[in-house]
Amino acid sequence: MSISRTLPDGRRQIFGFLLAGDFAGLEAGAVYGFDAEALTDVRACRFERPAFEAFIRDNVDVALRLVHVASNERSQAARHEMLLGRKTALERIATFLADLRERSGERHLRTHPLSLPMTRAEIADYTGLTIETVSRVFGRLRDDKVVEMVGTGAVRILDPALLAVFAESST
Amino acid sequence: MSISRTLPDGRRQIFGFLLAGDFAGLEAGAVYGFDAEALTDVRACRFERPAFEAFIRDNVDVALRLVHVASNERSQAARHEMLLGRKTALERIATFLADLRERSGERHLRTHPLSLPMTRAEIADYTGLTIETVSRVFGRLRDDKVVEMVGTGAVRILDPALLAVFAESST
DNA sequence: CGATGCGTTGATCGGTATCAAGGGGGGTGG
DNA sequence: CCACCCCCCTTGATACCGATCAACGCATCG
Repeated sequence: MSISRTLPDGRRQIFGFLLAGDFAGLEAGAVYGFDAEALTDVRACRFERPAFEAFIRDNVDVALRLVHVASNERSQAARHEMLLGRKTALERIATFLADLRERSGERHLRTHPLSLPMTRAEIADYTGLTIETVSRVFGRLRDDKVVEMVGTGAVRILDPALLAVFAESST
Repeated sequence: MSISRTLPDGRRQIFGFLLAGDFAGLEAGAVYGFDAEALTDVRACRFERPAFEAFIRDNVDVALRLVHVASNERSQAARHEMLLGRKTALERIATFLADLRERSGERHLRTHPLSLPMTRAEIADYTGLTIETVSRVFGRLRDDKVVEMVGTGAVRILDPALLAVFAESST
């Protein structure tokens, strides 16, 4: 699933991609809503707001856990803001791949090859680039033997250490 | 106060500016920390974590309130991600000014003129631009009679409607 | 087999960064 | 009280990264 918002003129920003087990919708109580779109077949578990709130009321631990989840989300958002505001195209794609690999690993999903269920357009809207630039950067990472493309829907990360270097300070 | 992080090579991203009454530090429980810097004289109220957590445990309403605060923060962060990922320099500055004006109004702070306690460098690091570009965009807004500079530390917003238009779709 | 959607690659453009010079205000020391 | 300095800001000239425009390949599907 991707979480996004779109400006009236069509410019879209994707805030993140959810993996299996992720929680979404905390923010739905706020003034502004988000769009969520499935990238793959999805099984979702929905909680009714009033019932959910009542449940929280009776289970303080859950409330604390929610605060903790929200904390992590804010920290994750900050990493994304750093990516969007201060990183080069190469660093953005490298960060995107490194993060996705790490998160997939935590969830015990396959990371070799690493599946990319999103399109180039979605990667572009997540990284604040265009599809052409995304494609060119993938090409460069391929030429540099950092990754190996497996079709367009997956990559084999050949040099995770170099990828991590690219993610924070490119040449 | 500004909330920020800096990359090893010195690139800085500011995530937001706190106004009087704002709450900070929820995110401090996460893996990554943030830097906070005072822009003006500040009076702060500090809560010890364990005591604060115990207090929350005994006051479920506070916990729910915290979840709500976290929600709003996420939504605010999303607006900022949209700004950084998809907006032009003019839109970024216009959005920055419009948002600051709105938030200042909510807190019953003076908005005419609107005080800008942060330096150009801090505005640049918030908007993902350089100080030169920030300065040029202010110049353009001034020439277009959208704002009137009051020294470098304040602006009079002459045309809020036009500013709002610039904030979401510039020419 | 043509149409359609997605991805890649090439050529060129343009917005913002970078490099450079100078102005102004406020604090400090003579 | 004044001269100097330092910091912040502005403005101009130029460079460059990523956007835009364009063409094409390839797979999928009707």
